[in-house]
Amino acid sequence: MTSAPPVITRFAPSPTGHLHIGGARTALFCWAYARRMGGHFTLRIEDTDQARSSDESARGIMEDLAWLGIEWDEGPTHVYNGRTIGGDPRNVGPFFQARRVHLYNQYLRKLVEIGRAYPAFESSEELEAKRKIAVAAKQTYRYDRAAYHAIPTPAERLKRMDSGEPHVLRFLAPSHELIVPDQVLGDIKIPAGELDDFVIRKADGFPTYHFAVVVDDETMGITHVMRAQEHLYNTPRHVALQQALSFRTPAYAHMPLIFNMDASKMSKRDKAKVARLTLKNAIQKDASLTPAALATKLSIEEPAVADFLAAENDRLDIAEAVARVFKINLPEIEVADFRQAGYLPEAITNFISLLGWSPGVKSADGKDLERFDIGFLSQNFAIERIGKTNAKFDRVKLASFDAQLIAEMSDAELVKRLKTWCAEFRPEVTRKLSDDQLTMLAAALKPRCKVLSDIVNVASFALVGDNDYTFDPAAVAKVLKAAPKEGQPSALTILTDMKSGLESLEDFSPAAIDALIHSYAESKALKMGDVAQPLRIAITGSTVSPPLGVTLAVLGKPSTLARLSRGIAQC
RNA sequence: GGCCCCGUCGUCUAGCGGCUAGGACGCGACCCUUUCAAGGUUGAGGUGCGGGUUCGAUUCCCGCCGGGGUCACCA
Repeated sequence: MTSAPPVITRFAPSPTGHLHIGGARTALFCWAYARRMGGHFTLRIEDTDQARSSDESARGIMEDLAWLGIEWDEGPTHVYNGRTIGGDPRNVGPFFQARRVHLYNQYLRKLVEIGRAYPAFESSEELEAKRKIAVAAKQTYRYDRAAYHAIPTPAERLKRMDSGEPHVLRFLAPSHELIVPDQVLGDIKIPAGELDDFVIRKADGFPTYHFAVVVDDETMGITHVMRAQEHLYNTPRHVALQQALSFRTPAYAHMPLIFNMDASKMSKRDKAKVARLTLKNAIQKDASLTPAALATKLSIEEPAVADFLAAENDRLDIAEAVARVFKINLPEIEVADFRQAGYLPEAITNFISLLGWSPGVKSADGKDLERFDIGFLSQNFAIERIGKTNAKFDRVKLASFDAQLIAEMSDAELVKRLKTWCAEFRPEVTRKLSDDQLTMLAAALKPRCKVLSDIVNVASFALVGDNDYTFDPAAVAKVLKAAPKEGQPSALTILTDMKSGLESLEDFSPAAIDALIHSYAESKALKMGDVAQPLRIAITGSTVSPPLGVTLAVLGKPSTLARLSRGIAQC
């Protein structure tokens, strides 16, 4: 019986920080392809860098994946919303590479035995010096294979390895041309001699990425490797290792890269750049902002602040402090950033699906389909439709996807999302606004919010005390204090009339309030704006707010009347 | 610099020898409107350049130009 072997894909992040948005796309495509083909999606944690890896990062990455809805069939277990994701149904774990070192060592030893790997004893400083000389001479540095020739036989190499002397293991690179079969780019030929004898086991005894990946992809039965194009040049190394170890070569698909709109790499350091620029602009405007003064303002040690300004460091905590103090938004780079900024996971997965991939089908209205959910992706994802050209990450378009999702959402669902988001990032909002208030706001919020965090702006009038909101002086001068038009009542009259009208209004609902304002405007032969704007400014201090009925109803009668008094005093 | 990859509106993209080169975001105009939004209608905007192949090139080939990736005891 010949059934096609099951497709097994994997996402293999290194746990050295949060999940990058580009990594999220890689994971999404690997997941979608496995789903589409009825296969397995594996999560493997590549923690062979002892110095930089952390369990906390691994947990964070799993949390971000789960939040996006990208669930792995096998891999480390993670509890999300009370459900456990992961496990080891095929018995191919463990999924942390640090726990697989014994396995790598078996294969490493085999490679030495067959003469394809050898110990090398140069220090990294020695090699670095040689590399510098080569670079200065505009030459490509390649390891000279000295250690290979120094110890001529496998038996002697094994003996030296076991002697306890510090060393690395290098792979004896093949001298023939290598072909990387890639399902996106086609066959890529690497000329003979391009590969040098790269390190496959570090002095600390851990395998390098190249070696661990090859062994794991083989032993975990990975059939399709999808990753970003930055890995393209790694692939010939992996193919060479597979050949030396008599392993299969899985199918490869290298995806185009994602950049910022200005074509720079999307990097965590972008946050520091933005913060630094903000700081510099502030200093230009206000000479009293010395590093010392800034240090106090930011609660950061002065030397670090000075270094930060001089681009000597890119400390994230400083960037975040700047964002807080100067009330700016840092660019979102990692999934956690987008989550904090109030994006919906559905908008993110939809948007990143379109970076380097497109479904290539029309929707019912005859237009190119581009709004779809993760379920659609899992039924339609095809490697053949992965593009070749790099993409720029347009946050404006992402925001529009998010806004549309919010607009289409039911009030109840929006309130639920809002509460979840606020609980995590703006707990004071849920403390100040009741469920009833939030529900009322939800409908008014929908066309006004691009992301959940916009609630803070749209609902800001309700988040301050009745005596704490400030009046926009321009609005007060233009509307409240202005002389009334010929034959029209003054703002003072309108507000006083409205106050008594609202005071006796039994049903303080948005509809009833709107009806009252309408009938008042009609009775005085005023345009709606003539009544609405004075009222809006009196109640919120600003010319901008949700529709008045909602605005007043959310505040409630007592607050509305109290605010009206404050407004009247401004006339 | 060596090796490798890529090149359709500002951006994401559709296109797989013949199309008025389509859609989305953004932008402009108009309509609607109690503010801000949202919504509706509508407009501008693209095949990097030069050679071939072909009756015919966005599409195939070559060169140029431009962009990117990679050259670690990081992944």
